Amino acid sequence: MPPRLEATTEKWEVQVRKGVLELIILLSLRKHERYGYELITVVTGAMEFELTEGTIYPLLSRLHKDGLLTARWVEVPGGVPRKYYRLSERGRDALAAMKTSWIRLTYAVQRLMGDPRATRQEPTIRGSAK
Amino acid sequence: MPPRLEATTEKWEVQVRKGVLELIILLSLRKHERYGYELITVVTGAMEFELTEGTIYPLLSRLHKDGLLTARWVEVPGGVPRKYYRLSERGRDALAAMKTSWIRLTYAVQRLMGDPRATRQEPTIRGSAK
DNA sequence: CATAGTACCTTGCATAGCAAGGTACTATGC
DNA sequence: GCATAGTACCTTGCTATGCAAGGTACTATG
Repeated sequence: MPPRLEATTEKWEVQVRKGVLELIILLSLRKHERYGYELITVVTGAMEFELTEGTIYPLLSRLHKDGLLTARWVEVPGGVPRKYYRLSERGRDALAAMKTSWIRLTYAVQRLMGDPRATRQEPTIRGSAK
Repeated sequence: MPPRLEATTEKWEVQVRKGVLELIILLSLRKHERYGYELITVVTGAMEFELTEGTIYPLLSRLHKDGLLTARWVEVPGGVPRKYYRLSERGRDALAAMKTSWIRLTYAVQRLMGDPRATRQEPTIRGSAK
């Protein structure tokens, strides 16, 4: 028996998120530094899905390790210290590349959604093609 | 030492693809049935990335197992038989849900890309919030 | 008779979201 | 005084899935 349709769709949504989340985080850090916990509230507000700590902290660590982000600790009077992340030069380059790639992809998908015949192609009988 | 920027970006592109590919396949099967090998050429033509057999065959199997696709074997005179896949009712439902979800997501990302202040939010000093 | 094309498949690796659990501190309510 | 909830960081283990690589089998071409 196949799984519920909602389960299937939800699994798909997780996969999509997986790809886009990195872009979203870099975009969110374009203008000013932010800390992890803040990003959870910001992204959850901007997008319409939950972002949890188990997702954001490993992600930020990885982006930092890859050199896309720089980090600094900031003491908060009477509070838990925050780890602020900022886009590095390298991060800006990566973001630019991702934006281009993202736009190209969404454009192609849009074309597919709009006109199904846009990619129509006669199947070739095996062996008859050059 | 961090990896090359191209490596980082490419890894990201793989992740994004991972999510969208399922949508692309379902979209490609909207109007008529297709077989795996055909989908490779069609998708590679429509999108601008390579789609390999190691990706498409497991994916089609899964979609079939989940009940989104039906399959039938077609004998080809003087050729290797083809396994044609077609969207099921359930597949159409899933596609509709994915389209909605996809549009919402791309819209949100677009907003983020266009106006970085759209999601600006003053961080709260810990404990001072209600 | 080797090479390339069509067409199907599987195994194993790497990636990354996310649930769950952990730490530590502060503020609020009883 | 103590439980609860909020802020803020982190890790472990599970699961999903693209993709490289390898395999099968047939046909057409040089």
